[in-house]
Amino acid sequence: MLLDDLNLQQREAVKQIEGAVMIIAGAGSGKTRTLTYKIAYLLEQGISPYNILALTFTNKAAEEMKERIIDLTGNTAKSILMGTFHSVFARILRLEADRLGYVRNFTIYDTDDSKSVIKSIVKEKHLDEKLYSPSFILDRISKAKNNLFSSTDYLNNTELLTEDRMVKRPEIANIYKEYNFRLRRAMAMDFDDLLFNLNVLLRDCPDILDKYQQRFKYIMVDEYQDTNYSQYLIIKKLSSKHGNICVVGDDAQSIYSFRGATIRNILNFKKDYKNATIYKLEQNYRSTQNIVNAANSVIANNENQISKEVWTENEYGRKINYMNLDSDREEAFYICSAIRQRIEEEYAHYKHFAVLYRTNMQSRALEEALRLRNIPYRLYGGISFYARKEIKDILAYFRLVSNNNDNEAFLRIINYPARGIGNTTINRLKLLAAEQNTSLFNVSVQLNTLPSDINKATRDKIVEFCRMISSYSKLLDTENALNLGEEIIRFSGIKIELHKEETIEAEEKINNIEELINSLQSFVFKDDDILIDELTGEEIYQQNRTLTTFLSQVSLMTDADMDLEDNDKVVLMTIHAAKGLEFPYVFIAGMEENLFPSMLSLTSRADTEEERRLFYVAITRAQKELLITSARMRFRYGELVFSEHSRFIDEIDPEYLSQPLHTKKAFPAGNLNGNSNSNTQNTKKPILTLKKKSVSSDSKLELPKPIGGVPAHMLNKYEVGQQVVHASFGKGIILILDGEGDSRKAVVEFEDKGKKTLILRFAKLEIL
DNA sequence: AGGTACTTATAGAGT
DNA sequence: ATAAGTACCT
Repeated sequence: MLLDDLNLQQREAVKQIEGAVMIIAGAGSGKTRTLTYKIAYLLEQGISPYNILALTFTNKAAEEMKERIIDLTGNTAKSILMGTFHSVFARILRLEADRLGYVRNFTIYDTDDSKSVIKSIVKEKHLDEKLYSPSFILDRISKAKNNLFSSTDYLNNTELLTEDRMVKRPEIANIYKEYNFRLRRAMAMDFDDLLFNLNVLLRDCPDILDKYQQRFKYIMVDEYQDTNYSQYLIIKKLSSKHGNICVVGDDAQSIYSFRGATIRNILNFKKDYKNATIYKLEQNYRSTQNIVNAANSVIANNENQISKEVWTENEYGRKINYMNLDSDREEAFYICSAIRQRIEEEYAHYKHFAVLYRTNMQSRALEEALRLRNIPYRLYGGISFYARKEIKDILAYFRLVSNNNDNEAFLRIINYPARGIGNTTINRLKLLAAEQNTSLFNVSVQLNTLPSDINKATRDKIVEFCRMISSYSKLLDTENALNLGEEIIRFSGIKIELHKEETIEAEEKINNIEELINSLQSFVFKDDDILIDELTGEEIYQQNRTLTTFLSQVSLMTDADMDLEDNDKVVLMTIHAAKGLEFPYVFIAGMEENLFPSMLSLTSRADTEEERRLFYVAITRAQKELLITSARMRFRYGELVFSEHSRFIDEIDPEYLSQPLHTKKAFPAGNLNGNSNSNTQNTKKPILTLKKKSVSSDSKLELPKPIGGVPAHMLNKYEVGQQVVHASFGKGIILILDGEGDSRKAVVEFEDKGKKTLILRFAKLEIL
């Protein structure tokens, strides 16, 4: 019996399937479990999977939840429409695109595309490029869209206009208008448009609203605390017919207000939905009592919250270990030692550890230390796979084939690899496109019939390029994503171009492209079963495995959707990325004022509260043990910055800390409890000098030799083709050698682990 | 048109 | 520290 697996509160929340329900779920209280069982329960009650819509925060969460539901109730669950707001709504928008004057193949612009559009608008309007920085403008436009202000609304809104004038950027409204115009001309939507345009669709097309209201009799929303107004309104409209809506969230874990999420959605739920029932899940199954209590003591400092008491029956557990170290390097080494010690003494595995931090840039020092200590790790965030240049290049080819009007894709690849179409030509094309009010591709195909200053030879090259792209476009609906994709990659010549470089980096890029081909393959061939389109209910086989669908999926993919793999590796990620995850051992690094809480958050009470919630999220990721570190000085943008420890440390009730605060002296790195000796190198050593310019060869000599490091002159003994042995990767053959001195690298093909790029100084390769 | 050398902006979380 | 943009040379 399904309900037997749940506690009392969870069961009550699951059983109430009619009406509006809000589940306030404390950290670790089995939120996902409750949601999963609720959907399974709906199916068990005979409700059709077609009538269920479930919106989650990541695609991966949706996938996992679906799998679990299939386990519980069988294959019918496959037809439940489940995914992130953006991916589900993108699918609906594609189906109904014509009603909005879009084509089905519209492109989804990522942040880079958006910024580049803004940049060219600012340039053409001859505005001050420093004042009108793309990120500032985009942020402003994004906030407007998330609150459903169209560019016309914006232009008529005195409040917004005044705000812009106050910050000396009165032209934002006009940029917004032009930006939207250009996106539409390119048949593109940005992330916010996916939500905005669905609102427009539901507002202007009563038949469509009715259709989806009929269809979605039961709506579930996960992570409700992180929804914005635009999302809120969609849910509200869709649910207003049947009124069966269930939202799950935790106001204490709301951490996305910077991208428009508003905690009001949770706080006002009762007002918005009459007769709403609210359930609270307060028993934590994840963490020790000490961790739960410490987290409670921190979040108590926030004024705005729904009262709840998270408690646990788990063991009391260890106190939180807080360590203030001299530098970011020492912090990283301390973390490494602590990991090593726990692995040796407590039989922990690498994958049981997560190192969390506030900003992506902090990963660098940590990575370096982990590599030096031969601790395997996996980095999340930063440059994700799909954001890599070579991948974006290939995807731009796909995009242009899929949507000829995609100007950003056109600009990216028209002369990459170089085919003799330079800046002058591109500017002339832009001019023509503006005159004809159409896309760059459209003027390019008919270039020979238009008057232009472009010479014949160049014209021919452009026309030929477009002819090829067009010929691929014709195959979009008939060829699957893999066949077409591989063909386009061959046509692009990017792999040949990279091959010519003959560097390790280029080889790596080629590998990444192969990886992309793999993902095309698994996209096309995944799941041998009959596939059911959750949206239309159609049974489909290979039909929808097109390149366009692949692109849509890829552009909405995030790091959180990548598999954590079964690999035994320490995980490095930002706290934002750690939302919803849990680890036996958690480190929170960089607990310093102006870093966490971030300097930018200290101006308003609301922002500081959000930072505190972020800290709360970080603490509550830990199951067994929590370790917090800070550094007195660290490098930020190439300069040395000194900091005090974070105010949030002082907010933890000292009762839950293993040692009194204000430890002025740094402890040796291996010293976990402040009282034992250690054999690790971490005696006083010179920190890099203050002046950034002075990090010359002299001061480099001052640095301690890395453990396992080999003097540079010893690195010349390696040769391509040699058999070598690596401590953790085993046997392999050297394929490529590159670089000089300390940065000399080798690409080695290992028997079991495949190709790896190794820094020879650290890798300790033995020649066989 | 394409490549290299120098300058400058940018470092807050991410769909 | 680094990526991206610009100026200048071939």
